[in-house]
Amino acid sequence: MITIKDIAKEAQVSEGTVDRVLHNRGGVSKKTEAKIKKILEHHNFSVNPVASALAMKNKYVIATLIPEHNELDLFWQSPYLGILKGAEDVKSFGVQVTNFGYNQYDPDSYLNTFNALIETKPTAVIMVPNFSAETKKIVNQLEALNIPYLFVNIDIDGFNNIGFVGQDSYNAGYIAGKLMHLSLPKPAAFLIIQARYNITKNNAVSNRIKGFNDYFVKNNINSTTQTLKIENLDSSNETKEKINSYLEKHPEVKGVFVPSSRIYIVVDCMKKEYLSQLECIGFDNTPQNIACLQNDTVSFLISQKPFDQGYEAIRLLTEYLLKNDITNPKHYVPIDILIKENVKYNERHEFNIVKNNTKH
Amino acid sequence: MITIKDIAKEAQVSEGTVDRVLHNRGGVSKKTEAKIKKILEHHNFSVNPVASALAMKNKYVIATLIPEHNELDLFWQSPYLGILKGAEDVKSFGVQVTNFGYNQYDPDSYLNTFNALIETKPTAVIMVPNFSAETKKIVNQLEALNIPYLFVNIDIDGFNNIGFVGQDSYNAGYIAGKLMHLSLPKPAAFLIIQARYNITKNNAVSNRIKGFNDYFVKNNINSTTQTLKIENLDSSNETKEKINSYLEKHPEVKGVFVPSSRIYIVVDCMKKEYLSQLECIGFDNTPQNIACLQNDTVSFLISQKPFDQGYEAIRLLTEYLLKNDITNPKHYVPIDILIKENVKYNERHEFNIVKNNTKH
DNA sequence: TATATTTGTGTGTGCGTACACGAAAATTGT
DNA sequence: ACAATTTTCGTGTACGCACACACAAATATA
Repeated sequence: MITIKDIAKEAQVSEGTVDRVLHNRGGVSKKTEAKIKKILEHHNFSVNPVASALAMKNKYVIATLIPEHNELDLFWQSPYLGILKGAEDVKSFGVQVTNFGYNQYDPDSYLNTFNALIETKPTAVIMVPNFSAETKKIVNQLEALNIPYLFVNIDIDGFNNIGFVGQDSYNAGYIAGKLMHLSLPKPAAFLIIQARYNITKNNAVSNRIKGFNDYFVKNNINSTTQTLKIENLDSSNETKEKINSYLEKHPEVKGVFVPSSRIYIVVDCMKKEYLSQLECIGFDNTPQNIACLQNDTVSFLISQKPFDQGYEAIRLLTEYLLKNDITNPKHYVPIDILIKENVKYNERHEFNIVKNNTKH
Repeated sequence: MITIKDIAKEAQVSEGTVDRVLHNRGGVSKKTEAKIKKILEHHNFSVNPVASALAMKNKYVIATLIPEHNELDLFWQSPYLGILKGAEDVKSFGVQVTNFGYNQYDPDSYLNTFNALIETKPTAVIMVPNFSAETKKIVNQLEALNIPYLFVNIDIDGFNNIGFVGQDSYNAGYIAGKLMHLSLPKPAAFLIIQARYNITKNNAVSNRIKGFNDYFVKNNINSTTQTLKIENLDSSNETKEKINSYLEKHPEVKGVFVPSSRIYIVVDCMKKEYLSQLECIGFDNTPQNIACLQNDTVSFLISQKPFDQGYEAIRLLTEYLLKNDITNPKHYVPIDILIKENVKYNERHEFNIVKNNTKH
């Protein structure tokens, strides 16, 4: 492996001078710069990232701003774990990660948490831009401070974010439509059950719904979709009542699509008699949802690889910090189709981290 | 971040002594060893892999022994690219990778290539164990030389391999059966078209077939499967004749399952009239197969994530070399269900590497 | 000639590794 | 019992490679 020392020798300059050229730090005459660059090119030189990382020790701090998770909403645990794993991996490259969690239903929490975050003066930020107005405020501050930021999970336009890591929600919904049709080829009505009303305009949930509907429209399929909006999608009697009475009134409904990670709640609310007759499709590989796959109450889950989203966000941003350049700013995670039989092979990483953390 | 120096100071010994304890290099009294270990434990210390790699510089050589790829058999290109990408990633950790390709249909080529490989005195070997008898010979040599080896893609028992990276073929076949049944719920006959006769007993292909058949048996489904074996599964007139005449004789066949990456050839061989009426399911996301998904001649592909297999093999073996320990010896890759709509989000990594390689 | 500017050099630092060597303890011989 | 020798145990330090700062030399400007 060729080193800076080699290059310096060949160019008959000192190592320091080569380093200056490599990092455009100035103070080098055009002539020597050209000479050195030519030699670098010729040897196809690239710095040894390991030595580089060692020398730069502890230069960067990435702060993350993502929704917090709890027992009811386990989804956000996965990105968090992915972030932890990523943090572990980049730690020795001089990148530190600190995490800030906000209440995903509360814009104030979002802003307040950000204020705490910005106090710590991070080098870069990874965030889930949940509310557009507040996001605008946040982004303004970041840009004033010249702090690069990366969006995760929710893709909204009109910002100068470094990149995006997440799923193409529209296509994911489209695929859900296809799977629904595949399971129920005969004309039928499908019910979309939607939790809380959209918070961001360009929300993942609404894009999934659009994709789902579009599948039937674009393929001229004689099935229809209807939507049921429920304010608090929990296992309360109120929700049960709403869902079951709706199903009773609409016997034409043969399939249920829940464009969020809450399908397990819907399934839990439905009366047995409906459950056994309906095809259910939902999103996200949370433990509760996986249990529904296992006991055959849900036929398909679409995974948006939440763990990978967290992990890749760290990886991508670290790449940006180290190389000052990003190869592929939009990182779309795969749209995984999960069924009972393949779910156990999916995202195994999640389980390793726990072990690694407690281990010496 | 806590360093060896810190530990040494706390234990009132020198750094060298701590290092000896860390690597069990002996020459340390039980008492001091215990003291140091306790402190290590207490601080949850782990060596900085970056500094470690820098200090060890160029200690390891991984040799890979995998089937070579060509235009007709593009499948093996992906693991190869995954290996290249992995090699790039671990290069700066002092791990070098050299690749050896053999003709997957020729046991002699397998052995001869191995002989060339072993001449280079590698530290460890990644191999695709294609022929059992020859594999036994190879493994004997490796074990005599105390060279650790990792199996990729084909999992055979009875060897002391460090681990395995690949897919659970049986379950993948089982899932293929489920998808077939989902597409054609009514009782029907399904044709399995098999290329060259099994080379290894515990072949991936035969496990997939077993899984496919078992799906129908275990779920008491009134469909049947039949098998057509073709010696050379290429686009020759001979193959076309065989396939089409078989389909003519067996109009009850409604679906075709090809448990290898050659479904595109089968599709190419079939007459239009059959093609439009048949449900086709195959394996592997090769460019040709993906084209078949796109033009709707194939409804499902199951990907065994070949790129990831190569990449993970390098990662896993590097972990073993650096830590002398492996967290999870059996690394099963996900069983990805590919359809027209989600194929483009799958395994994007493959495209990046090309750019990275030519880049300075 | 004095002063500012450009261009280049030398070196300590980050952290772990492993070797050469020194000190202390244990064993042997007489 | 005491010196001589071996064994055990531990220290000190020169690498590996890139980075960046303090400083020096060379050149340009006043």
